Amino acid sequence: MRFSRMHLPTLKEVPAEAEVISHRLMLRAGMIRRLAAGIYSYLPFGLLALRNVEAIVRQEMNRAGAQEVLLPAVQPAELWQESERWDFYGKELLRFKDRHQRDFCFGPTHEEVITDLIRNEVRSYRQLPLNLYQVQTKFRDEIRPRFGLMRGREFIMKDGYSFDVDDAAATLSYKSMREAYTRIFSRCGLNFRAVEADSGAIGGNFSHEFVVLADSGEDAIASCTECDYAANIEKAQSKFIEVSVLESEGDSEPANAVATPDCQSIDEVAAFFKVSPTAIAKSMIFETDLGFCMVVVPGDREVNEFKVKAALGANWLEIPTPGRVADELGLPVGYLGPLDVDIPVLVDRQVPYMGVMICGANREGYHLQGIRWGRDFSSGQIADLVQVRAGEPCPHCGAALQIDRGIEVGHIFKLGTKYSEKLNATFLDQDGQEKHMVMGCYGIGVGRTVAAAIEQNHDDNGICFPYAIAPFKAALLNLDLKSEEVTAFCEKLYQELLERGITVLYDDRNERPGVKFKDADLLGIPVRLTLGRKGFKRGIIEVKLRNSSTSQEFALDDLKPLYSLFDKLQADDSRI
RNA sequence: CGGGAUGUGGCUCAGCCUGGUAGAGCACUGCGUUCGGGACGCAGGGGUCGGAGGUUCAAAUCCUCUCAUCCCGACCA
Repeated sequence: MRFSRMHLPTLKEVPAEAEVISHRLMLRAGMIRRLAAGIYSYLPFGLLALRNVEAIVRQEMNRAGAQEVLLPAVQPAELWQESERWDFYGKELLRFKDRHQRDFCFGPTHEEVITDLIRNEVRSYRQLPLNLYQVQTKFRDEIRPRFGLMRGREFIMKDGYSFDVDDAAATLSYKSMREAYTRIFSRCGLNFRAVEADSGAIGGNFSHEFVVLADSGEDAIASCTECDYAANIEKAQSKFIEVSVLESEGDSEPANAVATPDCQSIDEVAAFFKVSPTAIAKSMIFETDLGFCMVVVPGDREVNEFKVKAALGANWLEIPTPGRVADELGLPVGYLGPLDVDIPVLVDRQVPYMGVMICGANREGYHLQGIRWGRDFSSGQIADLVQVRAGEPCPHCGAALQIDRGIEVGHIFKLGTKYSEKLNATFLDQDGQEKHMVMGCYGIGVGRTVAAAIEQNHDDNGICFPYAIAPFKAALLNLDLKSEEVTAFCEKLYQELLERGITVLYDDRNERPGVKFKDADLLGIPVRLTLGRKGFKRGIIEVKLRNSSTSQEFALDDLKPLYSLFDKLQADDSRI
């Protein structure tokens, strides 16, 4: 492509709307433009990167035996009502009516549609397994879209669905997708982790997220520094180490209420009693579909709401406002404690080992001192309810856990029979028995993968595209357009590179050299070829890799070494 | 939905407090010079100051409402 003819509007200044690096660079590099909050157009340069990721995704999905389909983006409400997600999915589902006042939605995901398709086609175990995928535009009406392509409302997703005869077979499908995803993200040049994750609204019973490590990521993951354990912070556990409790301490002192005016937070209470937060039992009220409950954890720990939800078996969970807690339960937030409450109490597994502790008195302005587990309170379910911290022991091997931030680019789920039961997708097995298909679903945020790649591969001057997804593999900078011999050579080289299948952005613009260098860096094209009058006279062309600080010179009369450089880059890239 | 902020040529912003002829830089058009890290000179074109209403002799500026966007939180493949 000739730069002079390409619609590639690079920006010197960062548009005010962009905060995170990938968003800024994608705007500056002329890859995307915003239409509305969370809704973006892809410009030619951005689309080339997107297509490159898609190509890798297709290759690896096909290699894993999946077949591409294209399902409708607009879906009838009936299907969603049948799966009972029409109500459950909430406001994120973009709903609308057609001219006949029939309800439709713009698909945020396609479990319903694919299951409907398959239940009408597949009757026999002989037709299974099946794995179908598509690359398509999704719409989720996110509460807060942000960070450009990172969390858009309209976005391009690869979603795939597998159908198997039983759980063992479904596990094989899942494993094969896990391998395919590992290959995909490796080929995209990303530093990522596959981590255990919560299944969320999709449902099902087992899932892994593929998280690209980046400080700007919205997700936190815990991973072991020794073994291969890694989990989303929502799901992450640590090995529990029992500590001995000093039995004598505090036994003689019965619990007593102390006036603690204006001490509502753990820090304030700790300061008041001149103790560590670890000596305070932190009590919080949660409201779920099963009713209210109280959760008690050590004062220095954060409650992990996903663990609370799992421990209760609840579908949803939220923290009620202090006003609501007062109205419904008559309890004063800030002075809560587990003694004498008439709602279920969940106790973190560490609480019984806290020894003598302080907790709220359930009375405005008072805390209780000298509280002991087993003596003053003991009711309640005991579970692991807190968020893991860096340095805690790995649940598998006991080595230290580390916490990293990252961007979720892919998520795979074992769905089991959740959707096949709801939508009655069955087949006859070998014995003539009717059975529900066992499903899995597998998503990749394609645009988000591009953004994550930029987030992970950039410097002060701009993007440093991994070779595999670079919109152009080479940038050819003609610094002396007016020199006929330089231009003639550039034209020849440009054509030769194209003939060799190397995509080139030929900068033939009537611009000063500085502009061309700046743009080449900003655009992050892996190989930069620079030819000017001086170099031409010396018979050399300058070759610089975007991710290297040094350049090398190649003889103009023998370009074989240059072509082998591209061969090598290409080979490294497809080595996975 | 709660909290914070911002809307002024294509982009980045000043002007607003203290009402009185809409500005700068970049970008764009033409001419000339320049030409290996975002050049310079001269001459140009381009703005319902997000929208509506109000106050006023007079509103980008003050008031009310509204829309949009961004950030934090809650939420979420």
